[in-house]
Amino acid sequence: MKKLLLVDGNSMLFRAYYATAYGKPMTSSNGTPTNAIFGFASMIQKAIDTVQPDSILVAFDAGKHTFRHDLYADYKGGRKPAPESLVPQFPLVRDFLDAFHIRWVEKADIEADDLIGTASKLSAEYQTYILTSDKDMLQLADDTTTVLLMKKGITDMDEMTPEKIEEDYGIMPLQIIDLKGLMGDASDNYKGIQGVGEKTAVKLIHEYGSVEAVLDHAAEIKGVLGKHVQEGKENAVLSKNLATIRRDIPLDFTIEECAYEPDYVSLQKFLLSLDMRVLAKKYDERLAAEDTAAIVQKPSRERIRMDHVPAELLKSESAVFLDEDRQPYMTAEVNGIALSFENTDVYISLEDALRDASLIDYLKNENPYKTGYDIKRDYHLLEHAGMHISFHDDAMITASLADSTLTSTDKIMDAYDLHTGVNFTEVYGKASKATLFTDAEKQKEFGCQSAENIRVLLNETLPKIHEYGMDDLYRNIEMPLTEILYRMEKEGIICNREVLDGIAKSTFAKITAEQNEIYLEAGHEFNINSPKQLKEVLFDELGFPHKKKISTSADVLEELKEFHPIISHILTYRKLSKIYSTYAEGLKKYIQKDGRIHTVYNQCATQTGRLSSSEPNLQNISVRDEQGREIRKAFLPEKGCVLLSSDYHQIELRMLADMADEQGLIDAFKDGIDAHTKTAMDVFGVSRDEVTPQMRRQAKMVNFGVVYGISDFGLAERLGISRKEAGNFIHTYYEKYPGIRTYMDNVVSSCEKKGYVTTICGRRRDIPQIHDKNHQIKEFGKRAAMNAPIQGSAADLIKLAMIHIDKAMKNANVKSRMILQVHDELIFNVPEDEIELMKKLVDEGMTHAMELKVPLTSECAVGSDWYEAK
DNA sequence: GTTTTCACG
DNA sequence: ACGTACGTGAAAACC
Repeated sequence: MKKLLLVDGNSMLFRAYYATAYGKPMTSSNGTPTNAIFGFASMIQKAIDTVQPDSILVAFDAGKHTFRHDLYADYKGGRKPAPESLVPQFPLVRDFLDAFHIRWVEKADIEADDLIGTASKLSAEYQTYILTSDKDMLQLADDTTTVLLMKKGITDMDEMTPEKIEEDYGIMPLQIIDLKGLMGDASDNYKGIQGVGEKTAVKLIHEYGSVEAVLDHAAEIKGVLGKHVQEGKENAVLSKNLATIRRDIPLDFTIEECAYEPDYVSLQKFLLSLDMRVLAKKYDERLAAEDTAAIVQKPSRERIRMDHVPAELLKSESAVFLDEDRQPYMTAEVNGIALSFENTDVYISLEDALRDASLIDYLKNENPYKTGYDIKRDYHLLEHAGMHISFHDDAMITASLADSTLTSTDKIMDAYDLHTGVNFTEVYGKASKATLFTDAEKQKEFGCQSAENIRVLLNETLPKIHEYGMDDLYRNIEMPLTEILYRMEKEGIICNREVLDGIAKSTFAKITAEQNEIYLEAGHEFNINSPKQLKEVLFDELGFPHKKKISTSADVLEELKEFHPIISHILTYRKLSKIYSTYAEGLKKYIQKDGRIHTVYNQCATQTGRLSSSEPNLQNISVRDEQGREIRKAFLPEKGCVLLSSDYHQIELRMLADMADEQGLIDAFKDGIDAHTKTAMDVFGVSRDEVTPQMRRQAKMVNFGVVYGISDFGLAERLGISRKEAGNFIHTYYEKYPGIRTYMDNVVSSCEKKGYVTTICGRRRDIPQIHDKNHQIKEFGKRAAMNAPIQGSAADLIKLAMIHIDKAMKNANVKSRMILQVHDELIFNVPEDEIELMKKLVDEGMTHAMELKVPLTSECAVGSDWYEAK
């Protein structure tokens, strides 16, 4: 159906004027104000982009450069005339439209809304959109007419259909007239009935249906209201008449004559004549787009919107894109499905898809193969939609396995130059839901192009998986894991709001106390959360010493503690603020209706192969700090169940011992000696009993350093010793563990040669920085090269463990559920009668996920909340 | 949108 | 001679 855009010129121009009147004055070089033109242009362009009209007509109140309803000047009361700087813009906006080649109309003694009312019923062949900021216009809404009601600002509008109007106001579009009749309209200065506002008016309309009916039954209405109705009869009838838009004005042109054929060249010329350079420049892109569209017009694939997918197509493989509203994970809904086949793309609305039995079968069956992108999200979406798709491949995973630097959809699409032409916002605006407002053509293009991108992406990346020897990793680890993560996300974890409330309350009180102390010590109030202000207070006003770089981070502050009591107050304030805003308050936002938090596990967000968790991140809930740890008391098992947590011991060091084949370290693990104590013995040259807690602490730092890609400077910093002393530590360490040194040297040189490193399961991390000519970046590359195989292999290990445990749980047919993963730790919801079984099963799964040269050990804990289960 | 800080492994 | 530990996500300030 063709589309017609009708613009209420006066109402829009006023809105445009006031929306832009408060910035710096906008004028041409000769002083003509242009702000309203700028606003008007933005608004109308936005409407054009959203509606994509075939014809446009702008209506003005004839010759009257003042508010509408001038005809009824008697009723206008104290209405102010148009502001001085708007007046010269009335003729200007008409020139603007002429330059744009957009038709406009005005007629003596006729108002713009009557012209629009008439134009809107001129042709039945058009879907009509009315752009206005006047609510009276809502009376024109019907099946083929939608009112685009401007909200605050210059680009936000509401799409008012009869349904939406009924939803918002509780009445039908035509009853808007009765509403206005009863309540009047202060801004248009007609009175209505005294004491009747929107609420009462809606009530009366519900009861009687119209102004006339209300007046007929005036005698029945009791009390003060009845009296007011009796007295206001005349006003009500008059107001209703004033609010009624006429639809019978003779017009001497047709809609076809209003065809929208923009002339950007003359428009730019006009804008430049008013020195509106920025706006003129915006049309460069449109001109260029027009040119390229005309010239390149690449022979596009067949893209069809259909309500039934023919059987012929359903014999072959496809890439599937779910066109959805991009709401948060658990609430998102599907609008339609796009399928990209070898030569054809199709788009089908969800509604039609659900009626298409052969399509449903096609999607459900394993064959032919279907490819998705982020299929874990698709599983959630389809669950809500009551559908299932059996995917064979996930192009998001193949893409990020093939190139580990591609840790987001943006990066992936950029890397393969896959774009959608039409973007999501253009299709759906801000609403994101499919409505009448949605442009079906754009929606189809967007969906089909997205599906095609998925198909292309898989074709580009799957061969690389094979070439790089990652088939096993992809098929037997990542793909099965996706399904497990989906179930973990769906299951969620119970989170008790009251516990968080309690912590928030008590923490807030403590924060206030700390804040007062800090203000007292500083001598004045300031925003402690602002590093900028805090720096001023500490280093300028209080004169604390600082190194080259001025930082207020905890480690720097820790050094200053002895100088002034304010420091520990700040540290406490910071700690409490973190607990308050990120955890106590922050987590509450994520508790869903089912009383649970459903985190999202991202399988492709890290360069090392670890998972990440978001919305919210449940992998960084406080544990080291006792007060922060209390947060874990809010996380609960189901009734009759406990939380079981199991974590690996020193998994990364064990992985390192295995991969470096360092006998000294392997023996230590085999003998069950504490790794940090062992390192302390070797580095300090003492016997086991002589290792002091201090020495063990330092040795622990050394071990961390080794895993992170050690440097003497970094170690010195952390241990608070000189760089030389740290260097000696490292030297001694390497002497005692020559295997580690050889291994690290090999990893770095191999990375320099190949540009990547790999894990125990063949996962590849690309490290382009290793070839950077910038020394700093290159050094970073080296450290990353040393760390990635260790961190990545540990990630491989726990992923395998998850798969083994999931399988074992299925075999044992337990009611227990795996619910969280925190890098080296798994958490389960376990019915009390399954505790012993699960302890065994989980321990077995974790410690035998791989056979290494060192034993793997894990520790189980059980509790009635996450705090206890640790 | 970027920076700083801090929570976790 | 260069500035440093590896990998994440969220909140608040600031631009």
